[in-house]
Amino acid sequence: MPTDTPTKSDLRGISYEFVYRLSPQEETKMSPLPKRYDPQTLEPEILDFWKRSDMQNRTEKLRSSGPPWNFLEGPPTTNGFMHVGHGRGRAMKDAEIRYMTMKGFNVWRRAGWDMQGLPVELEVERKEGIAEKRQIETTIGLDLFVKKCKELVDYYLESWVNDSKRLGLWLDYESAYQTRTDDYIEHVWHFLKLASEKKLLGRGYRVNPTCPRCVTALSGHEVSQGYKTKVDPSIYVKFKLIDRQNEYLVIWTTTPFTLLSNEMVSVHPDFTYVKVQVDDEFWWIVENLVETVMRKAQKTSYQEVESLKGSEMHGWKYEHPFKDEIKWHRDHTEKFMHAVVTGTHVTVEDGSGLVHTAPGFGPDDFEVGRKYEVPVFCPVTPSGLFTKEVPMFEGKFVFDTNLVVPKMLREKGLLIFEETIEHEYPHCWRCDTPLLYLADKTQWFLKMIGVRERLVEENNRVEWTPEWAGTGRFGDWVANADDWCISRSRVWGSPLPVWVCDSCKAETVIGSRSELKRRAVEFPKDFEMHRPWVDRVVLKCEKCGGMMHREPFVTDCWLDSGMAHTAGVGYLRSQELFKRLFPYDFITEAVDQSRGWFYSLLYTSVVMHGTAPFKACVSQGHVLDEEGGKMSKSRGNVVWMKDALRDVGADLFRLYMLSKSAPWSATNYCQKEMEFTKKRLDVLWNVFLFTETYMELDRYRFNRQRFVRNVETFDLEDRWLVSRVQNVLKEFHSNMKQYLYHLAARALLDFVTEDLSRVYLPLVKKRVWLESDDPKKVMAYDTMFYALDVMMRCLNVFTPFLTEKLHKDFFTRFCEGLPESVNLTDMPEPDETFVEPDIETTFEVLQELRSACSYARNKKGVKLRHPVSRVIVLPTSPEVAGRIESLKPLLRGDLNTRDLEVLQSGSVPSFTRLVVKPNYRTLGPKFKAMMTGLIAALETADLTKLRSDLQNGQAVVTVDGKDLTLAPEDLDFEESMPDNLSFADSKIGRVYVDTTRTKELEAEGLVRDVTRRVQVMRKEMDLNVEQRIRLAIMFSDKESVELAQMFSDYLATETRADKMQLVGPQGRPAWKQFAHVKEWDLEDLKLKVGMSPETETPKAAPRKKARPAESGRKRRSVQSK
RNA sequence: GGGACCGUAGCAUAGGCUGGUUAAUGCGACGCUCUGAUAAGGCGUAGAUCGCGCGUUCAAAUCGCGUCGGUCCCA
Repeated sequence: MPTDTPTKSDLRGISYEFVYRLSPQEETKMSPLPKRYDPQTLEPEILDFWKRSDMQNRTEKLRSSGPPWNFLEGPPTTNGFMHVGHGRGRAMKDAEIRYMTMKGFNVWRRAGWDMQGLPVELEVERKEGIAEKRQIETTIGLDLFVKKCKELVDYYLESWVNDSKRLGLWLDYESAYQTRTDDYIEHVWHFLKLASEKKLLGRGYRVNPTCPRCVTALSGHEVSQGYKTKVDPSIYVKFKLIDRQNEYLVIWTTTPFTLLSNEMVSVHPDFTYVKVQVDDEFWWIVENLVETVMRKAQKTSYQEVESLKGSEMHGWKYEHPFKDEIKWHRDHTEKFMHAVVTGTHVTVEDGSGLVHTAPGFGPDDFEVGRKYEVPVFCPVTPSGLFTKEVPMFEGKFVFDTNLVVPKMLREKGLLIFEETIEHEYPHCWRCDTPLLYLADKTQWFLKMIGVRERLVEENNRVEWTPEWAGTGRFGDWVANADDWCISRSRVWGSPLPVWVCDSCKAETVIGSRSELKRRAVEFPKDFEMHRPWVDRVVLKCEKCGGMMHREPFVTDCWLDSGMAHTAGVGYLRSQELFKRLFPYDFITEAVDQSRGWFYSLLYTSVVMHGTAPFKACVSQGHVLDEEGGKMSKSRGNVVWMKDALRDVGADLFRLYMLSKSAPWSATNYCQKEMEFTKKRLDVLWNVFLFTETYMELDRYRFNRQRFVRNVETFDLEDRWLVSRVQNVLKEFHSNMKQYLYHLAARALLDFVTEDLSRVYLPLVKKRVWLESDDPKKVMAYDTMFYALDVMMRCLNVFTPFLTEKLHKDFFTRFCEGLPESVNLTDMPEPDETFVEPDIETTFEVLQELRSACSYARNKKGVKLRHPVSRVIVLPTSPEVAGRIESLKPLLRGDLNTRDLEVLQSGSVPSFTRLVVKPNYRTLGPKFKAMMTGLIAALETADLTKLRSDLQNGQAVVTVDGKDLTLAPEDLDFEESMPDNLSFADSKIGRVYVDTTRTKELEAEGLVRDVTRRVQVMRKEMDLNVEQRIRLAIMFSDKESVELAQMFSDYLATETRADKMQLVGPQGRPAWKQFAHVKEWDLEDLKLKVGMSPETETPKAAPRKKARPAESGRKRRSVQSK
């Protein structure tokens, strides 16, 4: 009798001891793991455990002597709450940190908070009912305003820390750096003084969108909120060319007042411009727009007389239309002043293809002016009033002159055409006033000149993920970046440390508090490094002895966060920490930080320390809403982290976010999809419940040495699983190393749900059901424990709550000497000695065979529960054949077949019959009269040989002594087989299932059907796995009773029935005496089943004593008969 | 206006760098089935003109150009 159960002596004397350690009280406590995976009760429990056991500190302490790995936290702005986009990034940070910690690194993980800036001020203004900035001082005053700002960021800070902790992000919150502290700001000052000494800090022009009513410059974000339709004049104007007879440039504008500071006309270098004769004048217009302009000018007869590329017009000089009225335009003689210049920003969408350019009134224009070194002329106050530089309009509001200017041009004979248009124009989001773009020369800049090359070089040394984020996107931008305007006319920020002398205008940059104190005429007692206190400090001018006052700016808050590499570790107090950490190993933030934090870090660090401050950077994609739309407060589609944590918990959120897509991909947030992630974790949980049930029953203990020593003697499926573990580990580590969290997570989940739950567990079920202390069972437990332990340590980077719970309530129960937390364990590394590629290949064959067999059964409607007499495999190769042979013991049970035949690969099974179908259409013309003989010959021919000959090109058939040559298209072959066979094709070959029914097969099938029903009833009664029962079964026909009797042992064993009564339709069991009675329909058979638990069986008796040691084997013999 | 990335069954993702039978996987739907861990699992069926257009090529989801849509950055 074949058996796959070796005796103990097969195991070379290895002894497997069960360890009895539980007290009688503990024995009754069966399953400490809840029946369902419920993150919402599990996670608070673990949070509490971490807190009580001071676990984060203990993990840090454990690794304190490990090699350093330093993470630099990009400080979130403590303004507003954490949303799921932040949550995704923070989940990545924690995954990385946990991973490196468990790898043994001493991880630097200080938290940080960005606490200053415009958004904070705007929210305080809104809350305090302050309509615009100038009112701050007249209403609550700067002191109180700043106090309110502090209160607001403190409020948000608390929620950020809470949400971060709830998410499981283990940063060092106690020592977090805050950009609003004096210590931090002092680093910003230190840097600015250094930059000033390197000639990188200086004043410059900037064209700001300005609200003339609020008298304030607006940020780009504010501008984009306020686009509205506006009606404006649209005028076409002639500029007379110098040195050309009667030739004019035709330009177009919708803001006539800007003509007063026109300096240049831009043309596109590649466009074609034509000279058009109109009456006795010649007008230059871009080729494509000639017709449009002429139609508007109502010129019907005109002629194109010359054409050339825009680049050829470069340098042509023209006469400014208001030269006589405005002195400025007469005084300057720069090369490109009042000249044609080329620029690629020119379009032919509207206008004339020649663009009026006024550097004082537009960002594009400003750039052009800078490029051609034409000075900025901006004769307008921040309130939008002309200055005395334009005498005729002095004191007039610019928009009011929009109608006057065309009139003057008409008088000069320079106006071609005038109309009005509606277009989108930016307005102040607060007061709806149309904005002005105004050049402002009081701003402060950090310059690119002299550092640009170093920035590019240093950026190239950073390991970017994905690569294009650093090279294409960020690299290109750095290479072309403009000077960085760092001054802001605001209140709540780091004060710009520049003092200017009232009398001699000398400027000085202060680098520290002590320097300030030293030079102060008077230093206030309640000093802090914020406005308004810092504004009150007056210095004495070293040049002339005059009084110096501070420039009233604060700095761009990107400068604050950009200094985190230095200010975040208290560099000025002591450089020791800095030297240990810098440059940092890793940063990660969302992609919008390219121009923000990534840049400000790089710039400040390169200037101050000469190198990039981070070695690796992962640029994250954004989180979008369900439809892929941007999340924004105005749309109301923002998902707040607090809500997500409440609804799904931290683990699901983390795992979903990190496994769904690559870190750099934009990701749609869809709560419904998280149910699928939940399902996978449910499977994982169930694997633990299964394992726990039997390990507990057997009082199993894992022993690592025993496992390692003996694993090579384990069953095929055990060694397969252990081998798979190694490969999954390799995949996991390789992906983590490349920051491919999504692939790392999927590898783990796939292993658990596919390899473990779907393949391995069904294979070992029979073994764990054995009621003896069979070594086979311990092998299975060892294998499961090992695989789960390894996988859960890896999974800890994604779902730290779940894995901690399992560690606490599963692993430590079944293994002595484990540390208290999974976070105190080491990240497992693959062990090559456990890898068995051969077994893995064999298991792929197993999978294929299973699928094919299921399909073949399915086609004939034969349930897997019903045994079949034989399965026959025609393998594709001898190698596959060998593998199937090695699987035979496993497969007979798995496929539920009495016999498994493996045919020789390439052979034609004896039961299949090859049928030949002659193709008369091709054969007829060839052989004509020979046809009858040929057909007869084919009937007796060796069809197998014939077919293989034809596959090789041609075949010969002898008819009446003549050799006839046949071509492949002459014959078709079909295979036929007996009705009792069903087949399916697969990669490993063809699989036949013999569905012939015999009485014995019927009997076994019937008993298994009955068993199944009884098991359902046991479950309905919620009986313990071990519980013995009393059973009565009535069949609706006599034959079924007889059949069932054939396998009554099996039925009794499987259902744990001590007393069993099988009766026919005439039987009258005492149904009332059974606790649970139920009738069943089995196709054409009816069943009535009654059962009761056996009360007298001692409940907690050791399992192996309660049952004869042979019972398990007995059942197995049923299957292999 | 400029630049970067993305667009593949109802949904979510692979594949794309390096062009090559029938475009893969999971979820969902449907039919059958298994189960004393299972709100799980197995087998099968249906479901995709790979956003659209043009080009290169014997051959395009893949390469190029254009276009539409989404997202981000810059202006």
